Amino acid sequence: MLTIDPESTVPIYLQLRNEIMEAIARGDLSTGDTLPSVRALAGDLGVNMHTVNKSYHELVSKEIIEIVPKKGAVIIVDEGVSNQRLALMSAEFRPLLAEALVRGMKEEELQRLITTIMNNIKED
Amino acid sequence: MLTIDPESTVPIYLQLRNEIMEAIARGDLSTGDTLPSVRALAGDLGVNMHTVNKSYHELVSKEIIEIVPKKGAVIIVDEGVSNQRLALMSAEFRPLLAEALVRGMKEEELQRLITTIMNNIKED
DNA sequence: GTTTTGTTATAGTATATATAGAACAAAAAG
DNA sequence: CTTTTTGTTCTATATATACTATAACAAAAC
Repeated sequence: MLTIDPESTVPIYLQLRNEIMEAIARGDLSTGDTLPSVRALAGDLGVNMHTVNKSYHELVSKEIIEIVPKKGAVIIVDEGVSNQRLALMSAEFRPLLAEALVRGMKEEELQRLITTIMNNIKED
Repeated sequence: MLTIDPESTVPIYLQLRNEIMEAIARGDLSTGDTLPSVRALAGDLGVNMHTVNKSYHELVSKEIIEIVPKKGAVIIVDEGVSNQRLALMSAEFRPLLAEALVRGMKEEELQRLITTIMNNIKED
């Protein structure tokens, strides 16, 4: 079930994008599955249609879903990460890892943290 | 040397914050060292004083520097990460790790990526 | 005593986030 | 075939964020 926190400082369209990604990571959604229509999901969540639409297009730009006109938003996760995609991901990881280094975290400590978070994602 | 990219989509105050954190991670700046005054750095970079000020306060909120009135911005990195700080970091890592999982990255693959990025930070 | 410091205040512009409502063409559903 | 649903596009509004500009202040540094 997708939910949002209106009080969060994280924009709604990013909250939604993140939740959908986690649902896929968990296996609750798989390649071929479709997301609800923008109007239906917006109605459920009590937010504007355009906000949901923006979430979906976030996922389109990440090549995680494909919006097939008049059919729906279909999940299209193909395994494997291109070098271009890896560069984008690295740019996002970089400031977080810099902070970890500043705080004196050792690589083992960080690897454990990563493992813990990944397990949390899978278990929620 | 601190620089900014005016074309970047990353806000200037975050670019600066990130660069300063990387300088500390690299060892170019250490506990006790002081950053230039907000006016001096703003002049060097060709940006507004308030933008640099915002960067510094980003680091204050992360407890990485301390602004001693009329003395300067002093680096105060004490090793060790509180549980509260760990929770904040986890919240930032989480969506990135979800995306990695969606793309089918295995934990080994991710650990290698993390190591690579950390080495890049240290070597720049 | 002059300069430099971080801070605070006001003001303006530009962009980002979110909402609202309307209209469109085409596919799906009845 | 007709109705409904679909994503898309457009206009409009409100609020928040990012950045700049300028001014003023009190206190430490010189």
